[in-house]
Parts: sequence; C-alpha cells; structure tokens
Amino acid sequence: MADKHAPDATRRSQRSRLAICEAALSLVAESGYDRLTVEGIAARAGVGKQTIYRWWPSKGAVLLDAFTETMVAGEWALPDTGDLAADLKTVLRATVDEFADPGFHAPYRALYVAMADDAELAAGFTAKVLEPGARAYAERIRAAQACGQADPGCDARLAAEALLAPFAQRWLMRNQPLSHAFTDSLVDLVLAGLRPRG
Amino acid sequence: MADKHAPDATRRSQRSRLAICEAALSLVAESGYDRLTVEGIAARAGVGKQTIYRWWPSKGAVLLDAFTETMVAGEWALPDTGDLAADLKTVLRATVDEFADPGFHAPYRALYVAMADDAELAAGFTAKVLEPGARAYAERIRAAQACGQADPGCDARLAAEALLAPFAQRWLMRNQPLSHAFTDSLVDLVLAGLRPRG
Amino acid sequence: MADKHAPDATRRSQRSRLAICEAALSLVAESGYDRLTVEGIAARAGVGKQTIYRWWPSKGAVLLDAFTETMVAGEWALPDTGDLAADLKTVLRATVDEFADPGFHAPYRALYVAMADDAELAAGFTAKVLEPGARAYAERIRAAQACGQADPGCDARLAAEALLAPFAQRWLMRNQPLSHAFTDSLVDLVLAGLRPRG
Amino acid sequence: MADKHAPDATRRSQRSRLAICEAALSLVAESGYDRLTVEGIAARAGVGKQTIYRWWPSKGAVLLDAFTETMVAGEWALPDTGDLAADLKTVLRATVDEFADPGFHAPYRALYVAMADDAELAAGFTAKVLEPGARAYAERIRAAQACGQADPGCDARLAAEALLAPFAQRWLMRNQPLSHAFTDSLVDLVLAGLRPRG
DNA sequence: GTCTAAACGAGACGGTACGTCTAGTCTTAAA
DNA sequence: TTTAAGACTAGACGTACCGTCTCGTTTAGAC
Repeated sequence: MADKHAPDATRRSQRSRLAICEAALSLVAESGYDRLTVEGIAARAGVGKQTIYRWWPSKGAVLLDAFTETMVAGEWALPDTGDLAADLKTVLRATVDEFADPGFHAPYRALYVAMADDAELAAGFTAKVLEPGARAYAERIRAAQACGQADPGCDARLAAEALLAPFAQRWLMRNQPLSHAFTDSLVDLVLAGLRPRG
Repeated sequence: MADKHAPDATRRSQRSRLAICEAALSLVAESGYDRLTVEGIAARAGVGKQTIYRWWPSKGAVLLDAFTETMVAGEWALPDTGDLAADLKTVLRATVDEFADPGFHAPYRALYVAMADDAELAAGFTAKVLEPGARAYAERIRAAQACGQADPGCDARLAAEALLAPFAQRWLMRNQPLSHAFTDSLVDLVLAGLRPRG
Repeated sequence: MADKHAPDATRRSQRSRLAICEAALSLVAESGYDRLTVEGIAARAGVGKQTIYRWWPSKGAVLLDAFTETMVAGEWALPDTGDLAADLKTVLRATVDEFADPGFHAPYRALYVAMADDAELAAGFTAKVLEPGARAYAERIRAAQACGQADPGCDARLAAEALLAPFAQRWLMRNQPLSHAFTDSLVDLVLAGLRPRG
Repeated sequence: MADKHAPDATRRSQRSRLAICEAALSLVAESGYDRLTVEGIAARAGVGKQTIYRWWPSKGAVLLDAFTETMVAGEWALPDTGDLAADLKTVLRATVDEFADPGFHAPYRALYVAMADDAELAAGFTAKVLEPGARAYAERIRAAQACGQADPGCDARLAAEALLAPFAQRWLMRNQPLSHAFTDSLVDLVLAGLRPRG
C-alpha cells in the first residue's frame, strides 16, 4: 500500500546530500567502517540525523552512493590496442595503484564488509561497481576471441572472474603483496588457459 | 613490557571455553554477524562477560577460535588419484556442498566481515583457514607438475588462488549461483592454463 | 567554560521526569539505597538510562529531586498558638509519625547516606530540606523570644539544632525508640535552657 | 544449626588481619567510602579476597573493626575538675580538633554511611563507638547532678545526646563551621537547661 | 509576493550493547 | 586448614549510537 511517506525528492537539498556523501567518505577513510556512525556523518556534514534516515536505509547505502558518485567515473570500457595481454596488464596495474589510495580503498573495503551482512546492499554494490567491472573485462576478452587471439570456446565471463577475484582476495586479506608483478603473472596464467587450441 | 595482567591460562575453565564457542557458532548461524553480541554469547553460554573479554579481544576472535576448532578438521591434503582435473573437481564440489550448510557458511561469512576491518583477525583467519587450504591446492598442483600432468613453469600457488578466489567471490556476493557446473568450469579454465606446453 | 553540551531544558519530557522520580522513590522504599540502581530506575520508569544521566549527575541527585518534589509540601512555618512548648511538641510528634512511613523515611535515609560521600548533594539536601526545617524552628523560637516566653539572649538557631539533631541521630541509629515521649522530653530539656532569666 | 563452616579463629593470621585493617583505613582516608572496594583492600594488604570474606561480612564491618581498634583508645571517662561547663567545653574542643584529621574523620564518615543501610553494622558502631561516648558524657553530667551543679530531675542521657547530636549533625552536613565557639555555645545552651531550679 | 507544506538543523527520547569494574564464590598450590 | 592468588558467574556502571519522534526554522512551489 502506501510506502510510509515517500519524501518528495524534488525538494531534496543537494547541499545536504553532497555534504553527507563527503562526510561519509572522509570519515571512513580516517577511521574505518566500524567506527563510522550515522551520528558522526550527520555531525560532520552539519546535518540532522533525520535527513540521512529520510533518504538512505543504512550507513552502508550512504557509502555506496557516495562511493559510486565520487569514485566511479562512469566509463568502464577497457582499452583495446589489439594486444589482450598488454591491455589487461595495463588496466590491472592501474587498479593496483588506485587501491593504494586510502581515500579509495577505505570505502571500498567498507562496502565489502557491509555487503556480507546486507543482501540488498550486496545487490547494489554488485550492480553498480563489481558487475560493470567484470563485464568490461569479459567484453574485452570476447573482442579478443572474435579476432582469434583467444579460444572462442572459453567462457569470457569466467575468465574475467579468474582475473578479478584473486586480485580482490589478496587485497582483502592484506597478507600478500599486491604488486604489478602479481597481476602480470595472473594475466599470464589466465591467458594461457585461453590460448587458441590447435 | 608487562601486558596488563596476562591471565593464567593453566587455570582456564575448559567448560566455559567450549560453551562460549558453541554459543558463538549457534548465534551467528541463527542471526548473522551484525546481530551477534558479546552479551548474547555470554548469556547463551551461561558465562560472565568478563570471561569472554579475559580471553579474547573481540567477538571476531571468539568466532575464529570457535570456527577453527569445530569446523576445520585439521587434515588438509587433497586426494591424488592421478587425475588432477577430477581431483580438483571432486574437492570443489564437496566444498560447494559444505557451503550450503548455514552452520558452516554463517561463521565463515562473519569472519570475512570481521577480517576486513581488523588486520589482526585477518592474519589469524588467513593463517588458520585460508592459507592451509590454498597450500593444499598448490601442493596437489605441484604433484601434477612433477609427474608431467601440468606445466612445471607455472606458479602452482597462483593457480590455487585462481581456483579458490572466484569461488569465494561468488559465494560472498550471492549474486550468481554457486554450483558444481561453475566449479567444474573453473577447474577446466585454470587447468587449460596449466597444460604442459609442447 | 562550556559545560560539555548543556541539554535543552525546554524540550525536557515532563512525563519521563515524573516517571523517574516516582520509580526512584518506590524502589528505594522497597529495597533500600544500596540496592537502588540507575538501571533499575530507568527500567521501572520505562525510560532510557541516558535520560537519567542527561538530567542528573547521580542517583542521589534523582532521589533529592524526587523527595523534595513529592514529600516536601513547601510551607514550613510552625504553628503558633502562643504556647511554645506545646507547639514544638505537636510538630515533633507529627514528625515522629511521619518517619514511621517507609515511603518517607526510606528516601530520607538514602539521602543521608548519599550526602556523606557527595558534598554537592549534601549542599542540596541541606538547602532544600534540612535548612528550611531548622529555620522554621528557629523562627518559632524567635517569636517566643519576642513575646517574652524565651530568653532573648539565647541563640534561637542553636536551640533549633539542639531539638532536631538528637531526633535525627536516634532515627539514624535505630538503636533507641523514636517515641512521642522522647521528643516531649527533648522539648522540655531545650526549653529549660531557654527559660527567661530572672 | 551449623553456621556454614565457622572458620577456626585460633589459626587466624594476625599479620593479614592487621594489614587488612591498615589498608582499609588508608584507602578510605585517600578516596572516600564509595571508592573503597574489597578488592582494593585485598590488593593493598597483599591478601586474598577470601581472607576478607572469611572473617568479615562486609567492607563496613572491616572498617568498623579497623576504626575501633586503631582510633578508639579504650578509656572513655571525661575529666572532672568540678566545673561541668569547663570540662564539657574542653572535651568538645578536643573532639573538634580530632575531627580535623582526615585519617580520623574519613572512616568515621564512612561508618555513618554504611550504618544507614546496614542495621547490623549500625548496632555495632553504636555499641562500640557512639554509645560509650554518650555514656561517658551522661556519667559526667550525673556526677554534676550528684554534687548539686545540675538539676537532678533532668535526664542526663538526654542531655548528653543534646550535646553530641548537634555536633555530629554539623560535621556530617559540612554546611556550617565546626568551631570551638560553636561547641562552647552548645554547652552553654544545654547547661542552661540543667540549671538547678530554685 | 504571499502562503503553506515539505524538508531541514537540532537534539531528546526509549533502547541495546559496549567494555570496565566490583561483588561474592570457588578452585588451586604453597606453607 | 589457612592462606595468596585469581578465575569464575553475575550484574551495574557510565558511554556511544541506534532509529524514531518532536521541535522551531528555512525554503521553494502553488497560489
């Protein structure tokens, strides 16, 4: 029936919305997700708590909005120089560098945490961040398959996961170095599995 | 120098320790990690809160102890029938089935969450759970390399990660099915990358 | 300088305030001061603990507020029939009777306890309860001095204390009966000291 | 019936007993009664908690023992120079001075507190400390009555209370000075009530 | 250009859980 | 058997946030 009182989005204060997103990102970068509180965000943003609860269901949702808006530029296509291995290595090296910035990896890690307990947020994070990334990799691999650089019988999507998941895992665990050498080897391993078969 | 007052471990009550572990596991299976509280554990275990705080630094650490003790049998060697692909598929299918049990995957997921915010716990979880698993896979792959079933030039450890991480990722995200077909394909993909090169 | 964050008294919930006072009085009457807890008051009042800590610094302060509001009618003048001895005896007998009610003497005793360790509370209890009482006695005695019934050279305030303190002492100690006979004798003794001197 | 297991007092460690008493007195003088804890006493005395619980029912009881043993010399007779007023003033002035020492008044105040909630302790404190004092005053007054210095029709015990209680009250409340002038006036007032009647 | 309904800042409220502290009981080893 | 030591169950402490609920105060769209 009636959804509580759906607030009137046209009257929403953009000023507050931005302040909340910025506050959430800066706080999570400073102190980590478990010390991030709605009250803290409201205080830093100079905003009433209700203004947060009116527009977001949880602090995880705030973070997801803030992250996707600020961090995720929007374009997701991988470069295609004609050399699949080189392109993948280039992009993964850039990603390694990106994850060195606490302003980036702190909210990213926070979203990983929040996701595990909150299926709705997991769906959102997947749809807005993870899935587009995986799809871009799969697309690039499919292009290589199309021009004979990779075995067309292989599942491009699975190969994309085989590239991205070990990266994510190492980053999440923090127990092994996340280096260019690592991503390069990973590309080599997965691409070996994609060699066109004679 | 002195760490506060290190409690005397020889006087520790095993009765309480076990009750705490069992309570933690059952509660996390019932309600999820973010509804798991130290007070709840203490209440269900029939134990004073201080007894938990005396021996563990956080609820995540309790869960790690409880999980490794109860869930992780101890032996980690993979079967070796001589057929690498078959062996890997068998084990991964069994793991898929294992993760269908909430009594198993709930604490596992909880540890993933806790880990992301707590580097110390991450180290413990890695050392006691993830690392032994990865090592067992790498060992099996090395055995295959030794008898010519796999390219000896490949990094066995990296291949192990390429098998395990996509599995973990899908499970964590819940957005794609975690089926035998998936793990079988994954084995095929990674093993294709390990084909002995002519 | 700034007192933390002084809460906004205009928004204070009177409903909660009254419930807290009533809960404090009933609990102390039932179980005594040392079994009185802030949590217990909050629970019985149906109130969050923070609502108590926001407005009072200690359980003693709650009790003082509750007591002065409920028990202390406000008017403190002693009757003046022209007969000082009779008037004092009447009032003290009434006080003896009043102290037989646990609803009255329990919080009173509690405040005595709390006072001894808390100088601020002592000041409050003195100012709101003890001092007005002593002053009323002193005033009545001064009236008697003015009309020649008592020696004008005596310190009326000291005489008031000589009446009230032995009463308080016996009540506090519980080792001797607190009877009308006792207060009558006390009045006779002190008034003998106030006889107009020839 | 059997009283639990009455411990064997003949084997009691005097060393521990003394250490406990000293620890209790010094701690209460330093921090006040409400910060006095059994654990604190045990720690400072270098004694197990059980050793305290074995021999005393409460921290108040420890304090009473410690106080009576250390502070109350044992002899309670007031001087008798033949001049009642002078003798009383001398003794009360000395008492005023005694109460200026925190080592004395801190445990005394603590016992007042403890007493109000604990009838058993009240009986003990009364019997060992207050009552002997009151009796000594009453005795001195009776001596004066015997030699015609005071009205024999008056209740000497009541007069003693009229001297001691206002003193105790002022000390307990801390809101009025506790001076020699005050005790002198008090003696004068009460003694006026005891004047032999023509 | 008001008027008026909303979104807003602020923050009090009923609650839950935190991590700490102490009570009083129980167990162990030493003397 | 008493003692020092200290782990145990129990539960209150005072604090931090939760998410809900008023309060006036902006503020922006409809009159």
